[in-house]
Amino acid sequence: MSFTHLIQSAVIKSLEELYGQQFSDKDFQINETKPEFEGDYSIVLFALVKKLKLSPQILAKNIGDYLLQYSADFISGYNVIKAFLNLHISEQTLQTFLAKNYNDVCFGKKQLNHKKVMVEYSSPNTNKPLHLGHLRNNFLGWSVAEILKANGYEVYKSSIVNDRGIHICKSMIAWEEFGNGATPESTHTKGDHFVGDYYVKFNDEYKKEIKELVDAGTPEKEAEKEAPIMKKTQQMLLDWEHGKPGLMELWNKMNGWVYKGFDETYKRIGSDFDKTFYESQTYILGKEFVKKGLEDGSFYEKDDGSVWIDLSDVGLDEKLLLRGDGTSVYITQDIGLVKQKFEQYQLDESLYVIGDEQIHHMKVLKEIVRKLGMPFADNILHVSYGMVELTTGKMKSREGTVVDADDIVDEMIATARHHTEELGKVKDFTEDELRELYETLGMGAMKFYLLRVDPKKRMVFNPEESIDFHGFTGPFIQYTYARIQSILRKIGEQDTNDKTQWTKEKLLPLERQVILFLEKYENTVTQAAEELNPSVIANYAFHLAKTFNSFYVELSVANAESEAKRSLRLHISVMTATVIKSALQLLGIAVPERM
RNA sequence: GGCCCCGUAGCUCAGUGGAUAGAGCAACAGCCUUCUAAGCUGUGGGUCACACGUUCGAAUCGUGUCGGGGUCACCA
Repeated sequence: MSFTHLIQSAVIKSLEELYGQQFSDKDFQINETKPEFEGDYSIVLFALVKKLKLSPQILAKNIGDYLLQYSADFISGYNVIKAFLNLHISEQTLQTFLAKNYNDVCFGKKQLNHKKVMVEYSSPNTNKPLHLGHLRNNFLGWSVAEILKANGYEVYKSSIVNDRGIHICKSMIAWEEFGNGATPESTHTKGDHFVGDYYVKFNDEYKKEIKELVDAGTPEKEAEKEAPIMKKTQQMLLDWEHGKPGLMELWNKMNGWVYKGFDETYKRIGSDFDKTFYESQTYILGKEFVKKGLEDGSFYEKDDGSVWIDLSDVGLDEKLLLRGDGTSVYITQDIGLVKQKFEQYQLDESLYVIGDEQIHHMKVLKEIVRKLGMPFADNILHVSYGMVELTTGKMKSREGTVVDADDIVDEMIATARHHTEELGKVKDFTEDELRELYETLGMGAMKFYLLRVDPKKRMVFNPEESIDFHGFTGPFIQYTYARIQSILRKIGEQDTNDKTQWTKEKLLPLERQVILFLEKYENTVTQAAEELNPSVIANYAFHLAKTFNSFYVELSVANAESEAKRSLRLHISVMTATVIKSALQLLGIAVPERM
């Protein structure tokens, strides 16, 4: 039970004893006491004052006295300002908390709750390499999954690879037309970049053809449809769905190149999946559902053979599910996959980490699922996040104005190297240790930068300014951890087992502050899971590191005036390191032993 | 136009019903014989977009306005 919970129940009990009335946690608020007032936690009494028709002073005094009498081991004092009852947590409570948890690597983690959740994230298209926006998705999805695990869920990470569709055909057409048999190997290009280049080439060519047609007098709308290269692409999609020989080999070959490139990137950024689905398989399932829906009247067919669903009764439009030529669209495969996921994995919830430009799409998917009579429509959750934009505007892969994921990761690692060399603290590191350190710091900076912001807000990235390594950053937190490891190396851990001495020491304000902060970690992990929001953890980790650094400078272990004090500070340090490590782990950020 | 999201210090962001609204960056002033200065301490910097309402109390809740973005595709 957390401190706030303990206070809650103690106050409820005191009210019951004093006034013979039942109250709940909603009848009063417990806040952390602001630094300018004395105390640790404050009870806001306005609502109670109203209900009980007592003056705040009297009410506060009554509750305060009661707590002092019956919860003396936990509450050691109180004061009243206006209608705020400020409580002091007893030293004994703080020290017992520290003694109990300082070495618990599972601190903050909850027991299994026997609920199964799938987190679908990443879900790349196989026609272009990953960019900065995908990184936000990958980090967010991975982190949400880990946060849920820490809260007792059984989690499956999954990805649906969009390996079919008109966009893939565009790359294939361009490669056939302009590739002259080139391969990633022959051009020394990473596979996903290689294929992505042909996607850009397609769009260049497409634009050229449209312009030619428009110049010859064709209206623009028509030109977009009639451009020869687009016609070829549409034919190719049709041929693909019919499994045309030769075409499948080309498709497999090009996808193979892309997967190889993706694997490299995933390995580097730490994305992993328990299950990978392929759209080329799920779209068939989707088509079957469409057929079924057509038979039972949920869907209807138009004159050209296209299949639609009418969602106007739930405030949405009609939606195309299958094209007139029988080929499937984006949502078709989603319909196929929903049921498979829930049934195969016995899921309680299915999360989709997808950008907020697809909020509408997910809403439509949910309604379709409901209309098809599947029972789990309400257990589909969209974890949406805002776009990452550049100072120069939006990233457009078709126009090649993107911050490439591989490039930015390289850049971050190079920056980490630059900073480290400038500081010159790592002269005794081996080559391998240095490489690992740069990787840890570079990825730490990158991940923290993308996770520290509330996911639902869009964020602007300025490619001119490299990501900072000072202040509210991953490396600052990593640095704090490395400092603590340094203490342990120097002073040794021999006295970390002796709690008997230091539990008698009086706590100084900074010591209290750090311990109280550490105690908040469990609640933070819960909150992050409820909100599906890793930035809650990121902000916590930063403030913990910040609080600890003040403590570190002011109250050094080396300068402790007694053995017991030294031991106490060592224990606080050890627990801080444990919590930092476990918080950063939830963000996918590793921690260096030295830096 | 309908629906959805956002608007807090020069910049990037916390804070979502409580006390005098907080961090980081940038600026300025201090602090390295000491367990790591990727750090610490201090100073300056605010009409919480605006208006009205609900409330003992509003950055936080409601309504409206303005500004930015998204979406309403036989693109994915």
